[in-house]
Amino acid sequence: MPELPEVETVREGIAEHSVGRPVRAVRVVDARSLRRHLPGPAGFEAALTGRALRGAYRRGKYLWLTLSEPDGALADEALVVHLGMSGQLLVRDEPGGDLDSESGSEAEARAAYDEVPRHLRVALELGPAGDSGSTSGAGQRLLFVDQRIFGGMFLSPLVPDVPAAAGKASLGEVSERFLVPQAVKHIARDPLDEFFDPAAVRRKFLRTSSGIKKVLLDQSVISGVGNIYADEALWRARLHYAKPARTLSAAQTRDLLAAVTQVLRESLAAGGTSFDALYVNVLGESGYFERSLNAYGRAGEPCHRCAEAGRTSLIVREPFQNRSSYRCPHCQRAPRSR
DNA sequence: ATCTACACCTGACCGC
DNA sequence: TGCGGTCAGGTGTAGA
Repeated sequence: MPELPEVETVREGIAEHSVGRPVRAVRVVDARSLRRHLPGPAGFEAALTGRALRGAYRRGKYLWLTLSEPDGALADEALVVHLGMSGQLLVRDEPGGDLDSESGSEAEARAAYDEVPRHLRVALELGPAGDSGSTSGAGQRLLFVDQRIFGGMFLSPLVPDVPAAAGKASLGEVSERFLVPQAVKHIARDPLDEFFDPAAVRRKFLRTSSGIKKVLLDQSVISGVGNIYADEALWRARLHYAKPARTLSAAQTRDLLAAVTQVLRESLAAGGTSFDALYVNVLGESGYFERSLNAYGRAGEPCHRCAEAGRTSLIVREPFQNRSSYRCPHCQRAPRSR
């Protein structure tokens, strides 16, 4: 399930392999992946073809690519990608002449390039990076693959979003890093954002009667956290998911936000969490953070912290908002009342 | 305004 | 073998 570390891993892959390349053609295999692009598949193809991928950005679980016009100017709309539950972006480099003999024949490389993933929904045909008019050089395919079609791609106009902490920049001189797609503007800055504002999060905690996990999952309060990392952060902070957010002390809030930040960072360093083939990086490789999980998916297994203390308590799985929550019954006690 | 419920989706798995 | 039910769960929106 792509959450912040998985999306950031994908963003880094796109930045490394695809940024700078012109879009030669777009192939829409399943229009449902463009549900949020109101002009439809034909409008999507027309908007992208001839523009080049310029920069790769992310906020929370949203990823977007800025675009360059043929004359090099920044386009006024960006390509937004959300991976949903099962989305992937895969980079396939066109087999070139510089294949080393170790990696097999050109025919094998060509076959791998031509192989179509089962749930391919949209394919961008990219040219070589650099001079966008060139027709020679190694091309690439950027594939949007999505089994369940909860994710999607669409174009959204860029609007200014300058954080107060950045000082006042006049609208005319807003740099690309202070532009955000209109469709992403309601998403709060995530804990890995340099302008993440813990005090603003605390104020929102105090204004709601909801349980803390529900609030952690609210992308307009703090973004990038999904079910897995919410459970992991709550385990680290020894908090029960139902504890009302407004009852957290300043210290508990600080510790919880530190735990969220830490677990996201650690997972990113491991390349994300992969339970199955549904989450992979742009090269199709799995992350290995799953082995570091303390709560999520560990029902019936011993709590690591309790085991350390010479105590045996087993992680429990409980229904929570039409999904599951995992916690240690000893470390994460239910709140007194409600 | 704030919150809840549901729709959107496919595939793996389970009990009968 | 097949078939219906359940689960996985992020997001946007309709409705309360």
